[in-house]
Amino acid sequence: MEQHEISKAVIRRLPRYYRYLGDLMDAGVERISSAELSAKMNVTASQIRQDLNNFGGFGQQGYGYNVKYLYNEIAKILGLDNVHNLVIIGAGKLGQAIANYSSFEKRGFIIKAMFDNNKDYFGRKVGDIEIMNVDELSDYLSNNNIDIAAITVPKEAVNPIADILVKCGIKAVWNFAPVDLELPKGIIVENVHLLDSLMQLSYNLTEYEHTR
Amino acid sequence: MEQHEISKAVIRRLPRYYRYLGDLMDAGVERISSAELSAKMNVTASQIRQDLNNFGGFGQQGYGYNVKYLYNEIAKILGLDNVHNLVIIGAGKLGQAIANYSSFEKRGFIIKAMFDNNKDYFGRKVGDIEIMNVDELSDYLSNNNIDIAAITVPKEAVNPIADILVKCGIKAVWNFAPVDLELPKGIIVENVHLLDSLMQLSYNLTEYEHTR
DNA sequence: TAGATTGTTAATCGATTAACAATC
DNA sequence: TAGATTGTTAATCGATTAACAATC
Repeated sequence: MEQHEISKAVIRRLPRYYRYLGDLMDAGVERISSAELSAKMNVTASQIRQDLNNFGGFGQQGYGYNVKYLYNEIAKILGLDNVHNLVIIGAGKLGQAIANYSSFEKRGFIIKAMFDNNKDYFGRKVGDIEIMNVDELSDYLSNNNIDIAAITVPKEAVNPIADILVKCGIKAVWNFAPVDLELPKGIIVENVHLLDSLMQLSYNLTEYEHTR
Repeated sequence: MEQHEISKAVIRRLPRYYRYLGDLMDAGVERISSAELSAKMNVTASQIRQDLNNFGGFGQQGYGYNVKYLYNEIAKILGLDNVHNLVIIGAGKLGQAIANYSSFEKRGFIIKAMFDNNKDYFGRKVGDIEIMNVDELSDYLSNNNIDIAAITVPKEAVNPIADILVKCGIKAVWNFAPVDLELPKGIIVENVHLLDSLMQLSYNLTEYEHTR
C-alpha cells in the first residue's frame, strides 16, 4: 500500500496534540470530541480529524476519541515508544540547559554524554552526565549506540563536528548553531534558531506599533 | 493605502534571508540575484522575489539586489533598527544560556535583568546581568522601559508570572515553557517549544526507519 | 542597444475548511 | 432507535511556482 507523504505542517502539530492530550489525561479526562479539543487548541475540528486520519482512524463515531488511547497512538507516531540516546556537543550554558531538562528523559530521550574542547570542563559532570574531551567523540560514537547529536557549539565549530558525526554514522542532528546544516541525504537535521525566533517576535512587535 | 496582511510563512523566512545576506556581506559579496540566492538557500527565486516584494522593491532589473542595502532593509522590516530591552524570568541554566548569548545583544536585544524565586541566586550575576528577586519584578517593570520578557521557568510557574507581566503592560513574551501562553490581544507571544522540536526530529527518524 | 533580472500577474499546487454519509 | 460524532470527500482558500512584460 502506497503511503502518501505527510506534510510538515501536520508533523509540526502532532507534538502540540500530544501535549494537550497529556494535560487532559492528567486532568482525568477520559474522552474528548474533535469539537471540544478544537475549542481548547484554537484549531478547527476538521483539521484535527484530517490530521489524525493521516495515520489511522483513532476515534469512534458518536463517541469521540479516547484520550489515553489517542495519546499513546500519537506517541507511537512520533517514535516516543523507542528510547533515543543522545550526546550533546558543546558543554556551555545551552548544552547544560539541555542536559538538565528532565522532560526530555521523561519522553525517552536519554542524554549519555557531553563533549567540549575546553579542558577545564573535562571530567566535570552536569547532573549525571560526564563532560568528555571532544577528541574522544569519534571513539565514543563508534562504541555506543547513539542516535542523535545535539550541537550547541559556536557557529565556527559546527562544520568539523558535523564531519565527525557523519563519518561515525549519526542518524540525526539537533542543531542549535545559527547555520542551516547540510548533511548527506538520510541524516535528519532539526534546526533550532533562537535568534530567528526572537526576530519574528521583533517583527510582530514592530508591526503592531505600525498598524494600530 | 490598505496594506494586506503578511503571512506567517513569509515572516518565518525573513530571519533566514537576513542570516544569508549577513554571511554574503561578511564574504564581501556586493550584489546577488534572486537566482543565485535561490541556489544557496534551497528556495525558489520566485519565492524570494515574492517575499521581498511584500515589503517593497529592493532590487533592480538587470542587476539583482545590493547585498548590504537589502540586509539593512530586512533589518528594518524585522525591527532590528530599534533597541529592545529584555528581562529574563527564570535564572536556571536555560535563562543563563540566553543571558550569555552575545548574538542577541549584537542585534539590539539588550538583556537588562534576570529574576528568580530562589534566594540563593539573588545578587549573583550572569555576565553583567544581575539576578533579582522575582518579588521585585513588578516594580522593576514599572520603572524601566522593558519590551520583552523571556520566560524560562517551569510550567507550573508560568501563569502567575504571566499575570504580573500583563498587569505591568509588557509588550511581548518569549516563552520557553511547554505551554501555549494565552495573553490578552495586542501582547505578542512567541513560543519556543524545545521538546516539540525534538519530537519532530524523532518523528522523522522513525519515519525514515519505516520507509527505507 | 542587447542582456539580464526584477516586479508582478496568472497558473498551479497543496493545505485548510465545510459538508455529509457512515456508523457507533 | 435517535443522537452524536467520526472518517472522508468535495469546495475553498491561500501559498508557491511559472511566466513574462517592464526596465535597468
